[in-house]
Amino acid sequence: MRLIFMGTPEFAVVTLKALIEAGHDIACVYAQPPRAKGRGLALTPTPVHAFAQSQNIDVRTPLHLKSEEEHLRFGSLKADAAVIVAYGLLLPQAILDLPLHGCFNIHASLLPRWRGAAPIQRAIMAGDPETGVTIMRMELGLDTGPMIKTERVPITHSTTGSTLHDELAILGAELMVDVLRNPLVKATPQPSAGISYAKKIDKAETRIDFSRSAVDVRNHIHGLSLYPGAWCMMNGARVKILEAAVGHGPIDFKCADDFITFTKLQREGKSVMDAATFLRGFSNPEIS
RNA sequence: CGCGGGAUGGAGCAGCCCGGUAGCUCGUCAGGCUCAUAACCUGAAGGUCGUCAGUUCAAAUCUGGCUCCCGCAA
Repeated sequence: MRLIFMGTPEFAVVTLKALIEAGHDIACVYAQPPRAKGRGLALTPTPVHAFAQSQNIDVRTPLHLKSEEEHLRFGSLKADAAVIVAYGLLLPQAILDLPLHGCFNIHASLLPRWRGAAPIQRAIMAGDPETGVTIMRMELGLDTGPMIKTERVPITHSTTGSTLHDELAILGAELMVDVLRNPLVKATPQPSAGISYAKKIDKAETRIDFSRSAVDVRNHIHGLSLYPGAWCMMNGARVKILEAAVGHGPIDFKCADDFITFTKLQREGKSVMDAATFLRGFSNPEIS
């Protein structure tokens, strides 16, 4: 099929790759415009943008899609369908109506739970026993469209934001490729019960709160790992905690009920280390 | 030119301010001890201190350039 792909981060690149490998014709890729970011505030193209360029696919990076001019440009692509994955821009109805078979979206949760920006992290942070990925037809509302296909995955005590992100990215890509084999497929409206929203991760909530239970603290740490990372202070230095387990260990600290043990950590300016390595150059840490 | 930290045997660090013998914890190798261990003891190997230049009798240490890594902020 002739597709328009819209996405921005690494998560979306996985699907774009899969669509290309499945033999689809990518008429055009939309991604968020490059932003000044990182050290030195260099203007950096987004992952989808960079990848599409490397594949010699046309890339468009409009600031928004509200203008009639953008609608015309979008419509002139005469796409069979559009695939939207973590694009980050609202699509007006005028855009949604243009592709022949409509607009398909991947969302990294079991809808209607965790609609919104950070479904992967929120599912772990909330201690959900499982989450998943949903393919849906897009509607105007925020992740409200009727569902076509769902796949569940368990969340274990070792699941982190990164591992789950990678797992769901692959799974979502597979499901999308599968769904597009029959673009006329029926979709089921989302249930009205069980709706929740995964609001964006705020840096202010990344500091570890040891007054919570050890399990909560671990979920908080794992949900935010690798990025942006939960942190605490140790001997006056800010240290990111990227993996942890409930119980005693070489570097542990008392939470409300039990101890939490840090197993993977990163000091400011340093790289990620396991606990034993970390202790070699940082003894007797006083945690707060 | 957004702010800041860093590069020292295989790993993690100290030494740098106040130039002058390359240090610590661990790993590796060899040997010993032990019923046994992420145990202990003895010994050994392994470094052009990121790189280029400057200052100096002498630079890991002081000065300037460059490369790479990371934290913050956005």
